[in-house]
Amino acid sequence: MAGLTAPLLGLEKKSLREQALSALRTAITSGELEPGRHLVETELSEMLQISRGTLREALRQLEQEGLLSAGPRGRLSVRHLDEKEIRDIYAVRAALESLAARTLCELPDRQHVTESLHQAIDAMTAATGGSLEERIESDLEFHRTLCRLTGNETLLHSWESLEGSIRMSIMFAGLEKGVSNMSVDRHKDIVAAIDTGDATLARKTILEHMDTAAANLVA
Amino acid sequence: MAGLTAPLLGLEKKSLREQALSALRTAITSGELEPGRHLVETELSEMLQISRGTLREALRQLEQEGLLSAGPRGRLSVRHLDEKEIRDIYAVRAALESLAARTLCELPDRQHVTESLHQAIDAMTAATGGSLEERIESDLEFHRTLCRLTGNETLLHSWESLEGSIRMSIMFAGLEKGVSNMSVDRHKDIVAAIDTGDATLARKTILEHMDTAAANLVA
DNA sequence: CATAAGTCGACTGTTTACAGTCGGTAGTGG
DNA sequence: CCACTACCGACTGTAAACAGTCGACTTATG
Repeated sequence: MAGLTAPLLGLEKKSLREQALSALRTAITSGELEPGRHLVETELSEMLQISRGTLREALRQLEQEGLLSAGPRGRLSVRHLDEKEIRDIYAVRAALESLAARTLCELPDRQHVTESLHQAIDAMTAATGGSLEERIESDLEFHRTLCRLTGNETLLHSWESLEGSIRMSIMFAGLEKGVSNMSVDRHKDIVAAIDTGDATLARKTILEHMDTAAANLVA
Repeated sequence: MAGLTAPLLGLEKKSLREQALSALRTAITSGELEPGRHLVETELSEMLQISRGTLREALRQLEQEGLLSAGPRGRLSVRHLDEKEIRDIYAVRAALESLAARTLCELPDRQHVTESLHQAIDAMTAATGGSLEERIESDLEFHRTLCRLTGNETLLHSWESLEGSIRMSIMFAGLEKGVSNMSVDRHKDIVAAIDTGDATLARKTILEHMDTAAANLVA
């Protein structure tokens, strides 16, 4: 019965749990599941066509990612962000990405780094004319790449754990405000700063970027 | 009638999942479950006297905390840390805690901060003569307090997500090396730096602390 | 009419049972 | 002695059922 939900794609290696995870993440960060909404396990499991056990594993992960908050009696609801929390999230994000920028400057092989980042910039440029979602996606991909290129798995993992909260922040503030942070030129500045190899400059550039980004969101 | 079975102190009644989580965390960070060890669900569920479903929820969380690594076919094993990973973990930790230090300096009510930190210092001092585990515990509690006092829930959450990896790093390097980082004086320096309100100084002090800590671990 | 006790319903926490898949191993043939 | 095949066992992924608890609603009672 559940075999016909989404099978005919050549790559069916994702577990149902991961599928549910993606589906829920999308539903939450797109606003389909509005903030504050109480989640009922039986309801969701039926909606997603998976068992409660499998669903609960996904919910634990979302809870830890900060997309869900637990109320009394273990009841989960979609997390609600206020302006302070958005600032807090961006403060942590800034700390992580400034570490990334510094690390990249001290890397021996900066050639590959530069190439990958320019590639990410190109993707952002290509998405300029696209939908808001596409632009957000390419922006996040740029910053994720920033963390990935450091080769610090822990850093990447921490950033990805924060990614859901970042998406919620953008969604919460309104996508229009969100995309205002996604100027391609701004990101070129970041790459340029890293290219110089000046860790202090790179860190400063990232921090300013994050600062204005957060300011735009809560404005 | 059954409502008054466990009216203990502030201790909330913990779900089986949380109990299992604590038990597994302890088992891993204590080395009882040696790194690289394959975890068998049926084995663990019987050992912990809980069902596999409940166990799996706990395992997902531990996986996301970085204590477990997933192999092919979803097989979990206790994560193995090499020196680079320890350095990486401490780099992220340093980024988070330096943010904490800076934030604390900019806080309006630093009176309460100072009191709480001195209290944590006292706890460390009291633990000086205790076991290695106790000293590690009080050290981590100090740093956790550092993050908690910022009022930035996201920062605290990120730090706590890293805590398991930190514990593994210490365990991995050997507890003796680990406790060498736990000089009470060093921590007093941190508090003193925060007391001055000089964000730059506080950040610098923390970064140095983390730097030497990481260096000691991989030495 | 207001309040307190009792009942109903819904939800989560937990357990048990089933299906699919992969790796290893024994057994057979060259 | 080696290779190949077919079976066996272990483990994960998944589903369905059971139990306990809390809140809301109803009813009885002063």
